[in-house]
Amino acid sequence: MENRREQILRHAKVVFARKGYHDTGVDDIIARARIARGTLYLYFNGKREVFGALLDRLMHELDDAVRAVELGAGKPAPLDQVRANVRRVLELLVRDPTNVRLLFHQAASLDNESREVLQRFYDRVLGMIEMSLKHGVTMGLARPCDVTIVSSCIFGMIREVVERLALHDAGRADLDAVAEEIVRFGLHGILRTRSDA
Amino acid sequence: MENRREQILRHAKVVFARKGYHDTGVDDIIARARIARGTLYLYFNGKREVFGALLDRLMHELDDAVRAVELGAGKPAPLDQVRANVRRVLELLVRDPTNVRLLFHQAASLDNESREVLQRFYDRVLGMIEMSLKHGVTMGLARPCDVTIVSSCIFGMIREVVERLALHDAGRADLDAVAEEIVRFGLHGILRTRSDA
Amino acid sequence: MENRREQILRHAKVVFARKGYHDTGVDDIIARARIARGTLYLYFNGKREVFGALLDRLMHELDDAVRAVELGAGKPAPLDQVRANVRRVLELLVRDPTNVRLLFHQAASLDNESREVLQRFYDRVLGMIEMSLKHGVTMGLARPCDVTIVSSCIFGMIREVVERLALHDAGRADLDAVAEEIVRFGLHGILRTRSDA
Amino acid sequence: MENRREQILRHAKVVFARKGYHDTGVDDIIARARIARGTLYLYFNGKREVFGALLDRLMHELDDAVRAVELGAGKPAPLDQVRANVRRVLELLVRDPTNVRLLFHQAASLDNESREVLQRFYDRVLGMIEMSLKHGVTMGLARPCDVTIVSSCIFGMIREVVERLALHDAGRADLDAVAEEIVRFGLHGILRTRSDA
DNA sequence: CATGAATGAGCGTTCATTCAT
DNA sequence: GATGAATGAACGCTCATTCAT
Repeated sequence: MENRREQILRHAKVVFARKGYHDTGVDDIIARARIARGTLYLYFNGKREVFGALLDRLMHELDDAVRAVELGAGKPAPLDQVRANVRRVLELLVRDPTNVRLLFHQAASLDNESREVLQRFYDRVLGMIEMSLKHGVTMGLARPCDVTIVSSCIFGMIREVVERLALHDAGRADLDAVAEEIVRFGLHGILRTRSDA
Repeated sequence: MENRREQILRHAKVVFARKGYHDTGVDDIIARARIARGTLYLYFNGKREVFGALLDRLMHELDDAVRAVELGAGKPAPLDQVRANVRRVLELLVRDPTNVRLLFHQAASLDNESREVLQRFYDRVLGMIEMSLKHGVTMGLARPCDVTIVSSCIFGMIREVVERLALHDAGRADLDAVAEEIVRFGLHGILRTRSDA
Repeated sequence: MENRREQILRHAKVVFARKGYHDTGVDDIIARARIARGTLYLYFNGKREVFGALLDRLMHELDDAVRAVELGAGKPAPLDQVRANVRRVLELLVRDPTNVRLLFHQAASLDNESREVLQRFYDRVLGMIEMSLKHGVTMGLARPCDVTIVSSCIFGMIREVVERLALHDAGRADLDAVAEEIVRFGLHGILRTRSDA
Repeated sequence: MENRREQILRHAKVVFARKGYHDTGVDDIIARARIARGTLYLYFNGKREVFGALLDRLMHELDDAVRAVELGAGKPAPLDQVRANVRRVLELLVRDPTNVRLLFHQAASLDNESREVLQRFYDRVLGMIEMSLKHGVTMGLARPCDVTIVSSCIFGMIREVVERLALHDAGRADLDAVAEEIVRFGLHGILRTRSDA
């Protein structure tokens, strides 16, 4: 038999993604999970905690997917590391669009405290991007720029692609190609250069 | 005396931005607008419609700010038109962070139907970007690429910068510099080229 | 039209007295008062506050009924003042047995904070009895005794008579005679003396 | 090993006395008794029955403590019997204030049916007092009076003293002195007589 | 137009009790 | 006997909406 807590989370994720945090009643969760009202409260302190647990799990999975770019002799080329990061994030989020719904759409409904947890997570990811970018500039690979703004750009462009893919092409897109396209845009922008000729 | 409807919207915007859609009660709105409970329902069908009207207004303002890039003899250079677009969006959103809160944070709390309205708006903006991009490619200004994905990238990077600026540097940033940085990233990416040297 | 708040209190008093604090649901109160669920919360912060208001009112009525015995030229004889006090308390409580139910039976169900309010009230009444008794001893009217214990005795004997009358002879007893009997017992006890012969 | 049923009762008594009937959960009882949830239901039909059993036991103990005054050649003086009765009741209740809490405070929280059991017990005690008093009057020891009312007075004064002692002087008072004071008040009241001089 | 007292469907949560192991 | 995970009826309370004045 499956772990009860996991069972609840699995079903709750679906209804939260479908109806949103506020429009999802405890009723919806327990009906889908086929458990009694009180059972939910054996494993969670309430509806909010169920949602929080889902978000927590997702943030940990993202944590595993995003890895700081490491420079060094035995390491893969930085660009490949970047592409792999993007690829893993796409995989995690686009392959399961409920993740996107939780992360980008429903999470806004949380109380301030929970929102801060999510904010700190975003900040950490941004921090990683910013650091990598700084390294790139220092090493002469990247052009000098306002790293804060450009980091936001990078974060935002991935986020947006993930969001749209998840909602429109769920599971059908060629993620390698998408990752490549994203990375290329991040590296070269849209301007035609001599090398495109 | 000011239009009643406008008065309500003005106050509602503040409380919605401050407390979020769900945590804002009709109480909060009428208390701030100093009107009676029932009065609100003379001008709106309910709380949701008040929020919807705010979002509507904001979308119209964004519509005015974003203009399709026009190519032609008497027109400004395409790049300048792009920069001006970015500049106007930044102006509208970053100068009044409540707009950002409504658009990006609270809007997520809406029911599915209302969210679709917003989604359609985003789609239209994306469509404009996509069209401009296609033109650019056709004209040989932009490199060939998956315009759908790259449009998302462009949209997302602007969106993210707006969001972070609004929440962190509200009103203090040099918007011209920011717009320039965004456009440069969108055009050239981060990679160092011969021209940066 | 009657004051809404009073209407609620009037009906709530009946159901609280009949079913007790815990066995009375908000349902019972609003059904009897023929008001909507939410209406109750317009006038009270909740079920407990309704009960608290009832108890408060009752304590004020008792406050008015119990008056410190005053000694002095123009005053009635102390004994008559005592008898009048007993008489007024009997009147208030025995004539409306719901008062007794609230005060002696249901009040025990309250949370600690509310119970303390009631306790302080009892303490104050006891204090008045004790003070009067001390005066009596000082003046040579009453015999020397442990005033704390004897005050408790006096308080308890009145309380018990009230309780039993209210529950068994509600409204039918001759309160003057009862008051007289109580006072006589308090003054002389049960022992036969020469004067009884 | 101790009888399971007794073990449960022993622990339940403590928590009932401490937190009151309604604020005590089955959780509190089983946690303190270190038994499983279901075990409690092997020995009792439910929470109420646990409380009922405690009250039952206490009533039996009080039954043993209160003995009808017997008149006759070989018997102790009636007054000594009375004093002994009071003394035993004080001993039982004041020495273990949890008893007082159960009997006078938490018992009020019971549903009407359970309360009647307690009421019948009080009625029986009152009946014993009333009978003794009647004898006393018949024999010319006690003055003629309304025996019903005076019995209530006697019962009430003992009850009140017990209650206050239990809550304020738990275990510290000189019970012989207290019993003596109560009896003296019951016999002579508070009025100064020639014999006090 | 404006009011605000009244409404009641709906919510999240609790906890005494049950029963398969 | 003993366990404790599971149950679900029942609770107090909220708040967007209505309507008589």
